[in-house]
Amino acid sequence: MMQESGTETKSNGSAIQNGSSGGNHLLECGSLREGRSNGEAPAVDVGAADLAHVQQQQALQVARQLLLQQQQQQQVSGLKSPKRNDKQPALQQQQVATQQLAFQQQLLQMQQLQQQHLLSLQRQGLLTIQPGQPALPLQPLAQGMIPAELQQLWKEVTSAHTAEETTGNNHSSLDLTTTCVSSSAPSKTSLIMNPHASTNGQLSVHTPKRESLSHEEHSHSHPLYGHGVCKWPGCEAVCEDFQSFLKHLNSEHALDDRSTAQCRVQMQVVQQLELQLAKDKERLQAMMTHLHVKSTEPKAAPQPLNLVSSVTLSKSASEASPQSLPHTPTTPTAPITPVTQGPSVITTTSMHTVGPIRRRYSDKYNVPISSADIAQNQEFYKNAEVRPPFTYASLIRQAILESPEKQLTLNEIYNWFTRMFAYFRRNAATWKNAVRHNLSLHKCFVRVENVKGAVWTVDEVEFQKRRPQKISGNPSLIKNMQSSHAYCTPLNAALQASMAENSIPLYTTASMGNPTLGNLASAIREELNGAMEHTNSNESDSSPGRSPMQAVHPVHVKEEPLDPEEAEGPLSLVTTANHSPDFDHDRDYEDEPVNEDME
DNA sequence: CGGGAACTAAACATGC
DNA sequence: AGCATGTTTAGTTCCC
Repeated sequence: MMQESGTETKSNGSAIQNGSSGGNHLLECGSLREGRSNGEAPAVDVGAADLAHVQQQQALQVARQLLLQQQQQQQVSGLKSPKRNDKQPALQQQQVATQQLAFQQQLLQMQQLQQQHLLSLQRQGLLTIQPGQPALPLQPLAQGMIPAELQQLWKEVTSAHTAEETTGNNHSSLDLTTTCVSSSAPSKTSLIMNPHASTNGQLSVHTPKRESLSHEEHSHSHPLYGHGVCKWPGCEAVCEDFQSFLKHLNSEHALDDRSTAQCRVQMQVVQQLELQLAKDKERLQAMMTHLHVKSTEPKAAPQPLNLVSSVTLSKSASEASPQSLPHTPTTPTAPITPVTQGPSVITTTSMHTVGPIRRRYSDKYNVPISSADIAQNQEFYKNAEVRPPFTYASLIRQAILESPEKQLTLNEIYNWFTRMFAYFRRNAATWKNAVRHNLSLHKCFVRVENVKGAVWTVDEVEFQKRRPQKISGNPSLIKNMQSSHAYCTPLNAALQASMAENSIPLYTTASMGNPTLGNLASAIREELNGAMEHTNSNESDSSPGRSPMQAVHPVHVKEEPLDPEEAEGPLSLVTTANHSPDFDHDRDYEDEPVNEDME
């Protein structure tokens, strides 16, 4: 009995788990897509967009190569393809073709690397591609660029052809332009990281956005020209105006051995940066994995920690290592990371509102979540040992209201807890005691003698009496929510901007279905609006909606470690009424005396 | 700073 | 006696 708690808490002492393997990847930065109204897995979009972008760029490269080949065929009689130029008497053409081939090979290698990276991310679950998924904000943009880019490509080719005719500098600008542009194309990230990735071509097909710009606009955004200086690596020649820059570019950085070598070097730089990026991403992933729960964790393994429930284990364990929870070791925007990954809030699809969320740490960092994320959240809390952000009372009430008879025995309440929340599959003595304590303490829980024993019901009137304190009509709570909103918005905006700029694939987890940041943002607005409405309207729980508080979700953007003493992650409610039938397999937890009389 | 709420821990009672 | 259930108290933390 009482020892139960002791043994449990102590056995869970070593809670922090360094999980680099496996499981669910909570790491995600969120998607830009907002307003997702369906319940599909929210994951992925940007990743898909990125991959799509890569594919588009590859297609473009192929197109370029085709055009090039055509051009070469026109220009060099007998030169069927770059690979067949060995017998050409024109040495220069040979060189050109060889260089082009080399470039193309390098480009292909880079693209393969990038693809491998993307695929690996995909395999890891960091990036999920959903075929047929509606276009995301970025995607339509990129896709829309295709014709424009092809057009631009055609212009490149033709203009290069013209230039060649006039200057006799043959393929130089053409080849380099196409190849280098292609090289930078697969990932805008590389472009951003390496603005020199483009070439000495006059046309800088830099980003889709820029591609859509007029030629003149291109000129002023040439990646190799800025602040009156040629930005060709190692050059820094001063150019009065853009025209002189172009002149300089074509004269000083035409296709020759030096430029070719420099371009190769630059490509390697890009490669290195991309590798570094991949490494950093991997590191970030490991960090997030470490800080978050992995649902695939073996039961016998020590309880994993996450930012949310990190300190939930037990008092003794927490006290033993008060600062056990690492900070979110990231950049200024870092607080987001946990946010996006953190368990999203669970709202309810069922008609019951969850009620007040837990206070303590949660409120401060709570952000509401959209009801569209329910399914994912439910799965999330079922698998992840994250403490839900709602109070015991709310959870108990939810359990009871979800039951067909609106009444449950204590043991059935226990079962509901363990069934719905992985978190409650541990430390049974603690939370069961808390459940009993709450049942007895709160007047809203009424014990009713039944034929088969005592059951617990909910006195809604009593329960509602408690709620106004929580949020309804409470300006401060609204204020909190707004502040949460305000907190998230800039982050989201920053992320969005960053992603829009860089097209950085975001980590998402399809398996867990965590809401993305974009979803979070939209959810925030949605729920905030709902909260306002809720506040304005006379609150009655008869409304199938949720209370604002319920909607509030903890975005665990804690900048400081959770107080281990608290050891309390948020409780939240998974309120989709459907009980997963596959739950039995994970019911033998520790001392979990779960009866088999599940409802 | 005080009050209220929530949580944890624990003691105790009761019935099977 | 052991266990599940139920009640109550105490201490702590957080928020308002």
